[in-house]
Amino acid sequence: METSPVSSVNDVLLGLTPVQREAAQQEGAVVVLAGAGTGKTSTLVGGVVDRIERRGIPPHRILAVTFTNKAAQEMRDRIGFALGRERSPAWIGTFHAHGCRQLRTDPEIALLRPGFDICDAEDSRRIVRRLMIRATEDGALEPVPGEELRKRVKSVTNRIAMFKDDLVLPDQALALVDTFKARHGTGEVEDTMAWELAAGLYPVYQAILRETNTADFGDLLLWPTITMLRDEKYRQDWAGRFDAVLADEFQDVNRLQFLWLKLLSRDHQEFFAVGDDAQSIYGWRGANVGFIRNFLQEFPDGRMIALEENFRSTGHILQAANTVIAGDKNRLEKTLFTSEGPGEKLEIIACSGGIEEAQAIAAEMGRRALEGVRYEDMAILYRFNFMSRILEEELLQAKIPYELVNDTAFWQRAAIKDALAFLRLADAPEEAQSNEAFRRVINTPARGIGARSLAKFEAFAEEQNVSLFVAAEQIMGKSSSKTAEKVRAFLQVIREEELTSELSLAERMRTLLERSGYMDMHRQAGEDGRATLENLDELFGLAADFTAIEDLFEHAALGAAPAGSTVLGRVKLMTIHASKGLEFPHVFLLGWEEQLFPSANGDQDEERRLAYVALTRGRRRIAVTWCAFRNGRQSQPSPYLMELPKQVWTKGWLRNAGKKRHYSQAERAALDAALGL
DNA sequence: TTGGGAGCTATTTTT
DNA sequence: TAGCTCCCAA
Repeated sequence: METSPVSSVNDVLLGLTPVQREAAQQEGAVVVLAGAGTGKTSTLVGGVVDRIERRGIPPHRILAVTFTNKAAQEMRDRIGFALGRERSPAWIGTFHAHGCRQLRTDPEIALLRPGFDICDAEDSRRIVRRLMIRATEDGALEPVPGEELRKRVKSVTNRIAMFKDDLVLPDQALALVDTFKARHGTGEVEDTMAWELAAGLYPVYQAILRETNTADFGDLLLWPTITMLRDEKYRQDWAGRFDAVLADEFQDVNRLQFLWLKLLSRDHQEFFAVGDDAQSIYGWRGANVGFIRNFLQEFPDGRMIALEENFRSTGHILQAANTVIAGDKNRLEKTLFTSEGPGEKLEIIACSGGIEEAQAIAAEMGRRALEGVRYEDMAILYRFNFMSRILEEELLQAKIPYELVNDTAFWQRAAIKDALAFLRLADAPEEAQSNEAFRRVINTPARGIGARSLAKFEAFAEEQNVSLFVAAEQIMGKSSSKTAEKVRAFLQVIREEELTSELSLAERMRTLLERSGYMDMHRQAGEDGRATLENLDELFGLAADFTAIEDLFEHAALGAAPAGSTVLGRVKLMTIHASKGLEFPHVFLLGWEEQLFPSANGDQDEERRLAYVALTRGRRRIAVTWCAFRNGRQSQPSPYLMELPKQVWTKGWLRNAGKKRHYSQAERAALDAALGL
């Protein structure tokens, strides 16, 4: 969308319904409770446009915050379309991007130096993992088998992130363990131990980040917020830059994000938030739906405006969604309605087993395609990622083109992180900042360095206070073994590359990967390797946009995946979580069974909201399937299905299901009863 | 001490 | 499918 005619503020605001417009023009603190499909983004964009055009706030004095890059980009595009690029706010971005900007301005508030790196969740886990292994070797922790260790690492890393999201500093965590146990804990022994372990490791973890000049995701907002709380001059410096603050997906903010927003809008109280508490599905990641629900307590002079007119779905779909969400007793009252007709009824299909379920869906998709429905207008949503596997098999079999949405994000792919690690290492081999990169690539491709050799490097590095790279040079320089020879060649490549740093970042990476044998490793790896090489080419292309290495790394940690993968002509497969914010004319929901959905482990209100999100993705037709048997065990339909009013659903298509399997008599009987639902 | 092959098991994941 | 761990040969 280059230079389309710029519309006037009136066009934008007149495109809104009266309620949406009222919300957009509301002054002071306001939260817009925007139900699914009620025009949330239009209202938010309207709010920005109104502030700039009608109220005369300069665009650069508006702060707009989202959770995802995608949402930020959409907002930027739509405001740009309405007002023209040059009159669009400069400060549109994710929480993390804004926090990062603040931290880059004053890195010392987090005890960091300029040019710090940002580590993602995986990097954080690697650090915690190392700490826990070291603690085990020191006898401070009892040894556990690998699988168990993996779980514990994950749980400790999550808990450290939860401390940060609650403004708990490293030296305060131990004293607050009991509070956290009471608030978030399950009461189980393992859980209690995990809190204590996390509180104990948090300061050590943070020390490593500081030593390696690295910030994790939590740090990006923690230190700016803490500093704003402690230092009024600092707060005013930042808050004084904005006359209005706007936040998207407000139901998903955690305490840290909320406080950050509040501190920035304290002076003028011009705070505009949109969100839907009924779509809060990230509680397990620290999101606190309480901030939207108790908005008026936090902003006593504020206003809450509900958008309830849905422009997406048919009447039957909305009725089903309204019924399910009514079971969440804590929600803010709100009922979606539409001026459209009731449309088709939901189809509920009982299947005998998981394979039959996938076959039935694939067959139905094929049938609809023959009726003229485009593949890209159909989507299958499931509760857990592993449920996609069986679907893929059957879709392949039925020759239905499909696309897995959100299968590992681009910047998280191993090869991409490897390539960046080579660059990080070559850029600063003598700095501790490159240690994590060294660990990552020293033995990729395999050159005979295992845990034992690495431990030697680590010990030497610590003793001599040098980087791992320098330690390796020292130790391997003396040996004449075959391994040492290989390693020396590798170290040589890194050093040589350093001398040619006038090359572009992309060329440096390409050279490093080529000379270190990394490219050849993938060239010899067949089909998978080919895909990896394509990814790397894409990376080289993307890197061309950057000249400063830290800008590239920042983009890799915080940036959006390269777009363009949205292929038309394919049905979409994704988790319900990944589907939030999207819509499809034809939606297939599978696995609606007790234990599976709602998940036995999840928060029951949150599972219910997840069901609400799933149902409100559908525009015209929704089919829900469940299995009488899954993995050889008998199962019952999800309670959500049992709650649906009779008039909104019908027993749907069930052809070619179960034809190839044999059942015992007991199974047969259970199945017959189930299929009668 | 490593590397490769076999075998196992899966929450959801905006940054 | 993938991302581990475990185990044994070199």
